[in-house]
Amino acid sequence: MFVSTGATILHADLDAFYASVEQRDDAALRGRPVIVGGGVVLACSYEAKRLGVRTAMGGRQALRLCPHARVVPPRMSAYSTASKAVFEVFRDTTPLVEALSIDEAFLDVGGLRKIAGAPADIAAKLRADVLARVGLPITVGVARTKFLAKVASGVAKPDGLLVVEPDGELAFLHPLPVERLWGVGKVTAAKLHDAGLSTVGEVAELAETALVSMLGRASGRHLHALAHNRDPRRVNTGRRRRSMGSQRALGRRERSPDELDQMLVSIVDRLCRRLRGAHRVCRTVVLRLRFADFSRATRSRTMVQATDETTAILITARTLLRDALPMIAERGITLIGLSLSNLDNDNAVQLALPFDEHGGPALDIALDRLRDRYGSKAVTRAVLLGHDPGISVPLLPD
DNA sequence: TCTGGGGTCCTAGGACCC
DNA sequence: TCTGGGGTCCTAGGACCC
Repeated sequence: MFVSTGATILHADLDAFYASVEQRDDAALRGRPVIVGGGVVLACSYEAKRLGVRTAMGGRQALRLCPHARVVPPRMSAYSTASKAVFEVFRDTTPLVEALSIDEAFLDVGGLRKIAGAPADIAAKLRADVLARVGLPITVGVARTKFLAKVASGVAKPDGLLVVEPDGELAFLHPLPVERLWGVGKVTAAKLHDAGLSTVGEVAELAETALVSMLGRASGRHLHALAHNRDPRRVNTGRRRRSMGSQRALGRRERSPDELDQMLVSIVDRLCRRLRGAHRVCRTVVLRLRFADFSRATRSRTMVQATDETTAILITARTLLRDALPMIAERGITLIGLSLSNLDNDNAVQLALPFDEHGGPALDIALDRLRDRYGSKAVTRAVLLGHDPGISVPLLPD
């Protein structure tokens, strides 16, 4: 079997995605600082970034830094259409595409050398194709691992291409500031700085146990592995969303329980439509709240049965809101949101795993029972719940 | 400076079960 | 009657990402 060992993973990341779509669709915005969003910056063009504007920054502050910026309201459906077109280019490049968000993905091009050329050539063509077919600039990082490909695209932005060859990985990685590492945000970076660590190379000199005691088990191990450039994760094409949510910022005005209930009804309605549209059901309903002092709280409830019905989910959501009313009265609500999790397919059937004659789990017996009951064609996928939740067993059609 | 909307994953305690 | 060890699920909070 052929095992590819070179730099064969692409991380493709659209540049300033929302702002680029706006500039593509309106010639008057090209070459100018563009801010998408109003009260808060959702995205900004590189012309605005150069002046210090950042995503999630308050709108007023952004305009102070960049008074000549053009501010445009977001057009979500345009971004969604553009995203779909870009992902089509991805899938025309290789079937091994893992979506990370609306504007970035991993592509494994390891098996394509004979028919499509070296990864660097494939990456260059991908950038040209996205520009020609969708009219958007995209940056591509190429490396042996997902993590390094992602770091490479971050370094190469905007409108760039960077290949990290296998023999140059640590030389590339170790001089970088820790903030470049995927998963290191404000809090983790501050902890590392307090310990006198500012580059990836310095983190790599620490023992794993030291990082674990500094950052916790998972983060410590994760960071230790990344600093040593260990990342065995494959490009995973079968990822499915695990939750679905919707929220609304409210400003600082006081809200009556009736007003909040009306908002909840509309959020539940919107969310349940999306849920059914995706052919999913949920079992857990999470109410998200934010208060005047910007603190947050969540209240959740898991239902006995998974459902996609608006009435059932609304009853649960209302119970959560009712129980939270005293807290809301006390702290002043500024955001209300709902998240549906514990998602499953709307045609999923659960059955307890039977045992074989040795007392071991018998997946084959379970499948026979499912096929007996629903017909062999109807059973297309088995998911083991419990010990290893989410492990998916693809079934051969018979 | 006064902060949107959509997600993922991890931790930790308690209930519960064998 | 009192006890241990191992495991899952639920809830709440928090860091992080785009």
